[in-house]
Amino acid sequence: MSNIVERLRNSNIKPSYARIKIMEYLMEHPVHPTVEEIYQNLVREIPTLSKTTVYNTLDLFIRHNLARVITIEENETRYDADTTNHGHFKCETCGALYDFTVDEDNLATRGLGDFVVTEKHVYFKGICKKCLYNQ
Amino acid sequence: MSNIVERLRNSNIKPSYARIKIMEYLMEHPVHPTVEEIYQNLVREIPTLSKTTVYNTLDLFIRHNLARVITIEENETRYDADTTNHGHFKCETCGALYDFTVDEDNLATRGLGDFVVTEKHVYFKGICKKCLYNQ
DNA sequence: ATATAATTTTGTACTGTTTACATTTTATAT
DNA sequence: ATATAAAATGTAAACAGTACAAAATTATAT
Repeated sequence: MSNIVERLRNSNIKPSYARIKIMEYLMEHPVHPTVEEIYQNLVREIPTLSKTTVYNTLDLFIRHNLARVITIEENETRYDADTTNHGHFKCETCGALYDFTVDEDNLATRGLGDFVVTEKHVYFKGICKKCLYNQ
Repeated sequence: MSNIVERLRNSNIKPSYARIKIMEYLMEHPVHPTVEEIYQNLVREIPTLSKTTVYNTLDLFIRHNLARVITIEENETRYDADTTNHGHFKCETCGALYDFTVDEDNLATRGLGDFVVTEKHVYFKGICKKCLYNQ
């Protein structure tokens, strides 16, 4: 809890209750939740919470690099409080999302000569272990 | 034109006029157009075209691996007829999308032991050459 | 402590993309 | 020519996300 307050303060974000709770939820549920998931779970604890606040707060986090958007899903945007380099795997059978380690720094590319790269994203799709064996 | 008919036939897709034209548009405009762009441009030539047909046809292409979805944009889905491995770069200043060559096969990963990977996607964000120099 | 200002949160209405589905049109085969 | 299957169309609806103004909360100054 207090480390979350620290995290927010370090980014010059006033640690309001909603902001703390949303960041806490993101960090404790690293399954890349959607706005809907975050809202439905937190509204139990914060009955006055509005979905707009969740959107606003997540946008705030992203502008301050405390969270990232994951665009692996076509319809719904997902959020991730882990801003270090890592890849995402989506199982097309069960829909689950997994993190994996990827060496993005040594990724060989051609055709980006003078471009400034600020974000690198890697995502795979396929079938996860569970779906391969458990049925 | 006839090579497009071939492409469709090879995937057991009946080459109707709309399908040929949509595939042709995708191949001649490798800027990863949206449904809206494809529709607005083709409806001039095919006045009876409906947006639903564009959606249906693109879904059909994707199911037959003749096109890919690019999920680099948050709001609108983009489509790409080039299904070979390559990365996408989005300029956050001008919004343009660029292709680049990426060695996806030799991408070092950890944590995907027994997973079957069917698709690998790499996309970067940053500032393109034009935006860096031309202003 | 109180008033004032600034910030945060909320709710409603709206926008725009995508889907569902029934109808119409077009192609294919008998 | 007629029946059957496939493709295309149009409308309505679903749904995520945004705009914005009002309300509530928090901070600041007197």
